Amino acid sequence: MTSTQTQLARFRALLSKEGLKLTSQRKVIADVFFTGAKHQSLLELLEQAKVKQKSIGYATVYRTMRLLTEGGLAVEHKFGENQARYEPVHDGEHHDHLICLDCGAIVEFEDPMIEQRQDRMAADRGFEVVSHRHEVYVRCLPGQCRRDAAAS
Amino acid sequence: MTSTQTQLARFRALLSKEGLKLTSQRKVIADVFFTGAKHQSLLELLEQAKVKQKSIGYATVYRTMRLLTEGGLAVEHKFGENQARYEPVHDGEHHDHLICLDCGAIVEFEDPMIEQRQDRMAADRGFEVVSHRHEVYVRCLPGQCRRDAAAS
DNA sequence: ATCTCTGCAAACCGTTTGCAATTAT
DNA sequence: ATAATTGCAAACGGTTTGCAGAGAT
Repeated sequence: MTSTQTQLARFRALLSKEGLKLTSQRKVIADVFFTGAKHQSLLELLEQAKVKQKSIGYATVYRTMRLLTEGGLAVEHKFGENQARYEPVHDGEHHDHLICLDCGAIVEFEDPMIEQRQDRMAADRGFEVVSHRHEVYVRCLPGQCRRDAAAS
Repeated sequence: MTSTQTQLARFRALLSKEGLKLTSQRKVIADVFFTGAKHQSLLELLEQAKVKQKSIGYATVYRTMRLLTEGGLAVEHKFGENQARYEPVHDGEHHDHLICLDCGAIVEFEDPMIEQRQDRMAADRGFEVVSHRHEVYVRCLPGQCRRDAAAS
């Protein structure tokens, strides 16, 4: 909750810095986004937003998520689908994902060693890293399925 | 050329195994795909195929690339675009990519250490790795741009 | 002869945008 | 008051498919 309040405050700051307005729709969408499940699609976010304010339209969710993404409060993923999913960002924090093809679980991971080797790889070839995308598609090991635990 | 002939032969085998036919269009498309630049889009492949046989349609390229992909002779990538790009596969060989945001170069890399850490990461969490996607977006270091070297 | 393949044009699906009415500042 | 915002519906862009005629075996 506290973290969510911080995110809300950041959104507010972002908006006023750009001369934009904090509408009831944006409040609802941000709330749904920051307090709800991670990695939701626009349609899922819309559905939940509509529970709180049923007049909200898809385009508003779309535009609000774009604001959040451009403002660095959300990241957009496309996990092998043709559909975007959004995840709250805390600081400049970055992590990658294991995506289970059996149960749909999405588990975060971070490995400094991997990032370090990436940097080296790039430098050796005359590049510097701007960003990366690392998705590992997995299957549950026998007897270890965490079905229904799609939370990160 | 030799490698290309091998690929052609594999395609042939793939087709006859499924009771499918080797048409002139499929021959042209496979040729363009295996001998041309890597990481081409359907439109680019179509354009080149049309040079050799101008009646070829987009849908045929699309369907042929699907055959090749499903048969394991091609892999499909989406490097941050909304458009698929295709790359010839040699054996079960796998590699990942550095994509330059400045000059468009796509450079392959492979790092057993990274793969190993991925496997460990997954195993520790009760999963086994099925596949992965690792794309590193980079920028040319000052004075080291290989513009026009988008190969490989 | 039979069953696959092709090219066209239309359907699809998620995303993106133009616009007239509405709302926050 | 004024400029931003909303919801709708239509446009987009790449992908996917139905179908009648052409082609490979």
